[in-house]
Amino acid sequence: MPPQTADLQDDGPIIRQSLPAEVATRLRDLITQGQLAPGARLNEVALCAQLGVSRTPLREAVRRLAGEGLVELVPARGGVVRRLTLKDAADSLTVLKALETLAGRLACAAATEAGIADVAALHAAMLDRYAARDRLAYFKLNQAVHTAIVALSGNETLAWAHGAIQARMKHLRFIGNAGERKWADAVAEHEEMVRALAARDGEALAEVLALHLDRTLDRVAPLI
Amino acid sequence: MPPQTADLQDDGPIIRQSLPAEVATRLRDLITQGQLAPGARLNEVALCAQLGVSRTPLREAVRRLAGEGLVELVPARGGVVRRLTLKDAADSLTVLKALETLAGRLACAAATEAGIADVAALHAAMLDRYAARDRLAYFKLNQAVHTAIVALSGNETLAWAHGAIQARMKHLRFIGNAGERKWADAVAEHEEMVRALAARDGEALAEVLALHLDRTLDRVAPLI
DNA sequence: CAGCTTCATACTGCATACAGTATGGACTCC
DNA sequence: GGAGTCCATACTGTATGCAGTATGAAGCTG
Repeated sequence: MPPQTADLQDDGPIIRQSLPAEVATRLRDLITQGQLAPGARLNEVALCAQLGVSRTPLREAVRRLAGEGLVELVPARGGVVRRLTLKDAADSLTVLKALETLAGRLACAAATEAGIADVAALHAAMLDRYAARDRLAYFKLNQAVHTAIVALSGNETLAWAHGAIQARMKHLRFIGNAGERKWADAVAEHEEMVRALAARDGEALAEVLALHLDRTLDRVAPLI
Repeated sequence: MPPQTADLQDDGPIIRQSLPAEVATRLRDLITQGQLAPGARLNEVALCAQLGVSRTPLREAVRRLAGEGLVELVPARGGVVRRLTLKDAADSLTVLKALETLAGRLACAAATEAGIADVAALHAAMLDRYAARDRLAYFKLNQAVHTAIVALSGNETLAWAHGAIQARMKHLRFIGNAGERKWADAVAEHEEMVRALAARDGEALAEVLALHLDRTLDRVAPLI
């Protein structure tokens, strides 16, 4: 009989997080990986059958994505996967640049050594998956590095805004890993990022983050 | 979430926007104006009766506010109005500073003369309400000036992020207008902002915006 | 009297039925 | 033959019923 005070670790056994949140995560994955293409309508009953839930939690998940800007709600037509224009991508990357450079400066000042080590570990894992040309794993670790750096800033509002905008770009970045040369460039930029962070050189980190995001626009622009 | 422009005109012609959106707006007002105090639970049936809608659209509105960070969703307890800590306010203002300074620089470069004139008109109206010590109207026009400057940047993602974070601070700012001296300072800073914008001096605008937001933290900090 | 257990209540979360509306096709008229 | 109109269909938006759970009070025990 296990003691019923599971407060600390939450090894996530029995406690299921809210169903709509789970559905929203699965929908996000479907969008970033392209099973739900930009412009596609989200047919509620079809998705209900596919995901094995009822309409109410599914609708709530769709509204959540709408709040994040991933889907658009058309009256009497429901949700459609938002189609990013080139301007949308440029706008989002402009904002991401402002947010990440701020986060980089804050992180260099506020991060713990353990936190920096965690980022370095994520980066190392990413390099490993790059060497193996494991695109999906590389992609996820890449995103994780950016998210971790922002988290190190200790600013929750910053993390929130960054996460929401990053989610909008995920699909583009997911399909944008093609091109050996561009890929190598991106990896090199990440290398610089981690080095600057380890040295706690906020200005250098901000600079390379800005460069990285500017180049990201070049990398994804041909895809639109 | 569409950036909230429906404060001045928009007398709601024939086309009624979606019911949940309308309910969400009314809930936002209840929160910013304090009828729903921080920490208060959102009783669904009670609010349904008060607003004259059924549970489904009300629930959707509550989830929308949760997505914006105004309320927190506790499992099996529903929505509670989020209580801002001092750190939350400082974090949000830090991000707002990054966003608004960016917007200021972009606006000076991209705005049309008509757009700048619109901001000046809003500012003039605000001065008028300040002279009359009409706090509610002053407050709304103050927010409108900030929103309008951000809109002039032409960056929709920027406007989205700014609007969401600004909404979180609305209640604090609403109750934070007390103090004749602080109020006069804020008005003077706005004066500088509009002057810099009219001169299309992006650096000066960014600088005064940063100062304004730093001082906003000082102004609202005693309220937490 | 204090603390624990038990039970009634009320509220949230989910499922489903119903109504309103946009869409696509077929038929008719020019 | 082409265009306009009418209608059937399917899907969204809303309302409501039902089940699970947290909460608070009352009763019981040490």
